[in-house]
Amino acid sequence: MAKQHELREKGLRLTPQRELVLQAVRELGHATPEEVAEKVRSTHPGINLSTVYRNLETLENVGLVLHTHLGHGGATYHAAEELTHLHLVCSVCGSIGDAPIEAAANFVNTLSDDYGFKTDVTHFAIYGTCQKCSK
Amino acid sequence: MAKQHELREKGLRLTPQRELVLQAVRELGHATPEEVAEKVRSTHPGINLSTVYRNLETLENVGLVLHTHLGHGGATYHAAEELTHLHLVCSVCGSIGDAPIEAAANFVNTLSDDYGFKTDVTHFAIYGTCQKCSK
DNA sequence: TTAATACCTGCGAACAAATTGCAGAAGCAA
DNA sequence: TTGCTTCTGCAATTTGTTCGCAGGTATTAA
Repeated sequence: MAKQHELREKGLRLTPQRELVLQAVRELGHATPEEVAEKVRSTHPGINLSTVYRNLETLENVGLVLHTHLGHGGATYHAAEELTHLHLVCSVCGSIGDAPIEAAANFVNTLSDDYGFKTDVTHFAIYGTCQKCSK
Repeated sequence: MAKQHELREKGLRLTPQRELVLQAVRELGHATPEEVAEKVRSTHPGINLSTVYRNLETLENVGLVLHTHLGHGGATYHAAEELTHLHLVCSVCGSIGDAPIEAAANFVNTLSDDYGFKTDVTHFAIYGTCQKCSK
């Protein structure tokens, strides 16, 4: 068979809710469970918040999405294939900016060489003040 | 007068609870509100959790303590004068290691020069795998 | 196509963490 | 000491997340 659905390939059932959650995460870039639910509801009003939480967890288990901690307590979910940037969280306006992973390459190497610490670059948020707010 | 209490200098009232919370944060190095409460209760059983939260907030407002996000949802508080290191949070064992701020100097400069982002080095946790766990 | 069987979903309850309102207690200036 | 204001303790509330269960549905094999 030429095209197995990516969810089926992971041994998951192909439910509308699950597809919608995955699609929402991909479209939103980064989003809290709440935001994902809201997005999904814009086309499928009936979906339950528990279902969103359970699917995010399930999708994370099979590696299709990941979560990071951007502060404020809640986890933020990302599509796995899109985690190619750092998150620059502005402490003033709360905006989330991006920077390529390469910007941290030196830093990661330093930590590895000097402290034996293997940084997971995809799982960390950087706090500070964005360009706009530092004026 | 030679010695104004540091809390009074900030315009705060000098209550036993407030002093205990500040002292606990200093002794613990980094601690969640829950841990601070527990520490304070070891000598002052009656103290209320709300009081701990409110005092942490108050102390943060006047700059005596700071909080960082080390993941897991909860904030972690530090005495302001001790924030001279980065936090290396191990995703395997959960341990919190230290590294001097200088290790990030290049990284911070890169973000500032290339993206106009002023990183608050004291407010960010770095995820990865510590030396012990990466063996 | 149908039937069997996991797996999923929706719902409500349960839970934990953090916050708030209020009344009384305590710190502080005069 | 008096009086004002802030702080504390308590209880209730809010918010974010998880869980149990009963019914529904995707999937496989007949």
